[in-house]
Amino acid sequence: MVYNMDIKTDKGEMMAVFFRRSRDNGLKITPQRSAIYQELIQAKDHPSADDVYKRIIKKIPNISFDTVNRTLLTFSKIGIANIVEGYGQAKRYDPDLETHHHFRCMKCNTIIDFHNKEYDNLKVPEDMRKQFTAMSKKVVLEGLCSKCKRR
Amino acid sequence: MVYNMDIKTDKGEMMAVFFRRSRDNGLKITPQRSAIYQELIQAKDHPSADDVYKRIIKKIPNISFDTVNRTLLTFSKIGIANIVEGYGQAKRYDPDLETHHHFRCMKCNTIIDFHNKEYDNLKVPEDMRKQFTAMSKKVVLEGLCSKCKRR
DNA sequence: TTGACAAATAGGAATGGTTCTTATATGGTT
DNA sequence: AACCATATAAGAACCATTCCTATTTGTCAA
Ligand SMILES: [Mn+2]
Ligand SMILES: [Mn+2]
Ligand SMILES: [Zn+2]
Ligand SMILES: [Zn+2]
Repeated sequence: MVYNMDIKTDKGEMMAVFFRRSRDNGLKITPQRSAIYQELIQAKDHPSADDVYKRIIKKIPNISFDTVNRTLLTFSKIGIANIVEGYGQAKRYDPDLETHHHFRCMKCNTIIDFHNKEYDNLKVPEDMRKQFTAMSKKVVLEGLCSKCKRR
Repeated sequence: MVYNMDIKTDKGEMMAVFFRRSRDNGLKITPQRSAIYQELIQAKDHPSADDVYKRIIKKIPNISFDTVNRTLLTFSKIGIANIVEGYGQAKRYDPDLETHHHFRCMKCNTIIDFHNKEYDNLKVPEDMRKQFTAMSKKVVLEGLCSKCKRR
């Protein structure tokens, strides 16, 4: 009883946050939005919009892909979901093979190189190294560049 | 693909590496390939395939986008260019707002969460903090997951 | 130096993901 | 209950990427 109460409570609280954040941002609570959020919080695989769409269409057969996509973007804008770092844009190529890290502007998509010894020397955690073969290890900072900050 | 360890920053030496690495991998040296590599090493902005195409078409007016795109992918395969971490796939959504980090499988695109105190506590470097507003700071590991490693 | 051939290219079509447009429907408020 | 700003469905448009195929070209061995 107690063991899955925790999970329920957790999800319940997430739903509460969803309702409050939506209200605070003047967003209507629609059956589609609620269903999409529920589907998202029970996913464990960082799903794409299309993944969510394919799952949710079983419950709401006439929902449109556009609604799922738009709603997920809305969730990221009101801070109840994140887009996994870097995804969703065209590939970007880097001829510099030296170890370095990137700052990425969320607004203008500029990618700025920086070097940092502490970051270079990070160890891959033991438990990760056991299971997986990490071929690259990078710190990614995301935010606003100086130009975009000014506005 | 044959890799080796020499990493050069001088443009002339980078070209030499390009020629040798191409030969080592049985790739023909074509005017298109050479021009694309030259264009890439003088770019300072982590260009997309389309960016490179738009620049290079001024020098080789009848080059095709497909050649530019395919060639840049080839460069990343033989280790003379990198694709900036994470780019180039569909957006992936994450309902977990707690601080955590990601391991991404380069083969099957699985994204695996992991937690790590040392990573969480990394400081944004002073010079970065002066110039930019960093809103997120994540460590990204890329490599092969246990499933894909087996093959 | 030349000829054969595997590899690479151009160009266009196909695919996949995302965003836009517009007519209709609806949640939240009065 | 009625209103209206917002949200939705459906499909078109758009953009990045990959695939297809006829033609060309770099490489290498003769
Ligand atoms: Mn870089
Ligand atoms: Mn995650
Ligand atoms: Zn910017
Ligand atoms: Zn994998």
